[in-house]
Amino acid sequence: MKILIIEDEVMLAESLKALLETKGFDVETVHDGESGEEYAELGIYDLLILDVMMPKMNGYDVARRVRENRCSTPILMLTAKSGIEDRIEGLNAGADYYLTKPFDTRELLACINALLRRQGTQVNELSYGNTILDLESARLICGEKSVRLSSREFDVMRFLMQAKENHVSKEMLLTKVWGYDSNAVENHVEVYVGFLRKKLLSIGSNIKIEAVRRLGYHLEAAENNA
Amino acid sequence: MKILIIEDEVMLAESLKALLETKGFDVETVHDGESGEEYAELGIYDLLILDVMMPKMNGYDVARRVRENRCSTPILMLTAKSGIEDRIEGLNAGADYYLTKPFDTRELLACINALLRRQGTQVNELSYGNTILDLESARLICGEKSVRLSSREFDVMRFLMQAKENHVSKEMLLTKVWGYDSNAVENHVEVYVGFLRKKLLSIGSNIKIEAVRRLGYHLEAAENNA
DNA sequence: TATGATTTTCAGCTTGATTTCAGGAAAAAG
DNA sequence: CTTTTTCCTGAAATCAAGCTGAAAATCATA
Repeated sequence: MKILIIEDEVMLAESLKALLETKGFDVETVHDGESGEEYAELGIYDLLILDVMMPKMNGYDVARRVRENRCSTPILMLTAKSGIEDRIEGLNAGADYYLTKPFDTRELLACINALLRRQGTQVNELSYGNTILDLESARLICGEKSVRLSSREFDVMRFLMQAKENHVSKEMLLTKVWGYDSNAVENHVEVYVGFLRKKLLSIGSNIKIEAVRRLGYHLEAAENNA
Repeated sequence: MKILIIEDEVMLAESLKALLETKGFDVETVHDGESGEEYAELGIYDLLILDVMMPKMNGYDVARRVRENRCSTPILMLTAKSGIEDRIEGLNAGADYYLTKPFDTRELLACINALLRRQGTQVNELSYGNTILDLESARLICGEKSVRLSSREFDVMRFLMQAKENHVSKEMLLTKVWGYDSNAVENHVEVYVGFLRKKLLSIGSNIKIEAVRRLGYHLEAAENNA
């Protein structure tokens, strides 16, 4: 999920970027209106976050130009101007939402989700290392490649990805995945970890499922060295 | 352009209606949450204007229910509550924009335009891949060829086309198409998917209805290769 | 009511998912 | 170094989800 931040206050831009990256977004920043327009029109972003007061070209003009060039990426306009006239100008210029600074970060995130939801691009995944587990389609994704997981494989992988580098015991997996009263044995877990390792390898993931004797399993992202 | 206003203060609802009608919109009003949901789910509106504080069911719940029922009409939430928590709840419930009363009518109009602009034009058909589902005539159309769908076939196809590549579970289809209390079983869905596949094939559609074990079905547009 | 269309039922089939098992490899204990 | 424990793995067996064709039941409409 790619987001472009167009904001001349570098500090604010960077802290926003950091915030959004913790939520799993892929964020880029630019610091003036002109290059903002240029980047935006690449059409590769799922959302633009646009400040109004900027050198070279203000946010309203950027929005207008972007829309004139038939680029329909959703725009979240961000500004200190809270007057009604400004809000109207922003919306008429082509923005989809208008937030005034200072804003609550949770409100910002809710807006972003609303805009992305409307676009049809939902955020519904876990990630670790260079790999994503799509919770909707039960797929492991790494770059271009992906594999489907069976339902048991998926359940096991989900627990591991939620725990990240914390270890998950086989007993835990047996009760959570196979169920409290199933007669599954530890070898089931071992077999499924084997399946998962094979699939991770097949898509070029850098995730390793490490076994720690007596404690269970945990994930580790391998260094990417040539 | 049809707009539904869900607002319990009758005076406000009517004056809003008058305002919007002067701008050429076709407006209807209802005055409580329950009937609001009912009307909204007819799917004939281009925009919902939704008050939060209402008898029977509040605006958040209406939004949630409407979204749960796969109705994607844009929602403009209108309320006296100006707290950030409220805004967040509104957006997370499925609203697309949140305006606090009192609001400037020009701002309201700007919002409405922004939402409708994003929505694009009227849809009385759904399309996926090289194929169109005409919602009026219940026909699948692909180039010159087309077939009529029976009413059950149509309902199933509509859900699949709305979900596109996202999964639709058999259970979901059973409750939404056959009804909550029907005694239909999963094999019904399987049989109907079979019918649809045959019809898709007969008109040369490139849509595949893929089954994914335990998750349900989803669409996929086949590569067009010679 | 008769006719054709639609929907439901059902049994057997195909294929993918899960379990079982036996033997090998690696770490820990003695 | 040897034994014990734990983990890994490939192959075979079993199980269950989803598919299909045909027939029966139901519905809609002339």
